[in-house]
Amino acid sequence: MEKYKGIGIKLTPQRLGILEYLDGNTDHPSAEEIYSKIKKRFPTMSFSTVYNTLEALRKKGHILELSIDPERKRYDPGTTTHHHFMCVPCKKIVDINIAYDLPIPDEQKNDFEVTSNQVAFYGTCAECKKDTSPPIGSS
Amino acid sequence: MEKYKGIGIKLTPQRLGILEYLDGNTDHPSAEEIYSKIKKRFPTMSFSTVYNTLEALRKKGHILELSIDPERKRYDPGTTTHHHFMCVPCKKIVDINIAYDLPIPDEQKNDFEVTSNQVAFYGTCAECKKDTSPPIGSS
DNA sequence: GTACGTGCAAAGGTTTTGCATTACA
DNA sequence: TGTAATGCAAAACCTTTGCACGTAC
Repeated sequence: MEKYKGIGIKLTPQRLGILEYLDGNTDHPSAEEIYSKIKKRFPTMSFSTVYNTLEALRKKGHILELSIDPERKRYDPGTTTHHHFMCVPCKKIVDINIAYDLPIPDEQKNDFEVTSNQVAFYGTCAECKKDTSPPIGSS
Repeated sequence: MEKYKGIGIKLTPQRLGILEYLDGNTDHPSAEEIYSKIKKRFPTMSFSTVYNTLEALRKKGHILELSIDPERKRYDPGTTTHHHFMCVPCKKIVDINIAYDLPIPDEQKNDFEVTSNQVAFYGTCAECKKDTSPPIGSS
């Protein structure tokens, strides 16, 4: 794939695998999920390569490291402004494509230089609502 | 302290220590920071007690578990609606006290039941801006 | 008195690191 | 060819868990 030539990192087969997997991916995978997936094509690949590549891509601004899931970091190839909803029971994260106006009142700004923002919505998705068992002891 | 009587958890000296430490605290401490602080008054106290207590308080809705710092969970005794700014270099988190209107467009709602949201701003605080060294190799 | 919290140690899961080898540019 | 990435293992780090003992209610 020549399409990744200009992204500013040294390209290896493993990195191409990761890039192709992430390209257009809206699953917000964890490092473990990326590793498992790519390992099928590169059985000798190690975790260090995954983290190394993700860190390189993050530094170049090609992917976002999400702090939405309290359990682990999740990665997002999305480049345009968007936000996220996370289903707490199944940990699925989906994009919310809307640009919010989020002004910080001057008196609270304290000379902070704000470079980015992320809105995280938490709740329950449609499938998990269906699956919900009645509370234990509700008889 | 009798003021914590009605919060719905069994009160022990260690828990009172944690409650008093968190009460009014705007530092958004990590479990480790809470542990270190309280350990000075209760030298035998263990991490399990800290996590146990934090989890009990979270379940009762008395504290928030923040997913803003990618490195570790941070805890917030704040009860009213507010958001956060995190300084990436020094990892300080400060409250942003404003209520944003964050509607999710119907066509993106997919029957999700949203129960909460958190806005995280990232950037650099005034002190860290001062401390910034010129980029390496800029000579 | 009893259910629940405590403290200790050990385990679990995620992420990072050191280093010899390999490969991109 | 030189710099940087890979792979492996081990370590570091944060968080959770099991269990015997102790304590709030």
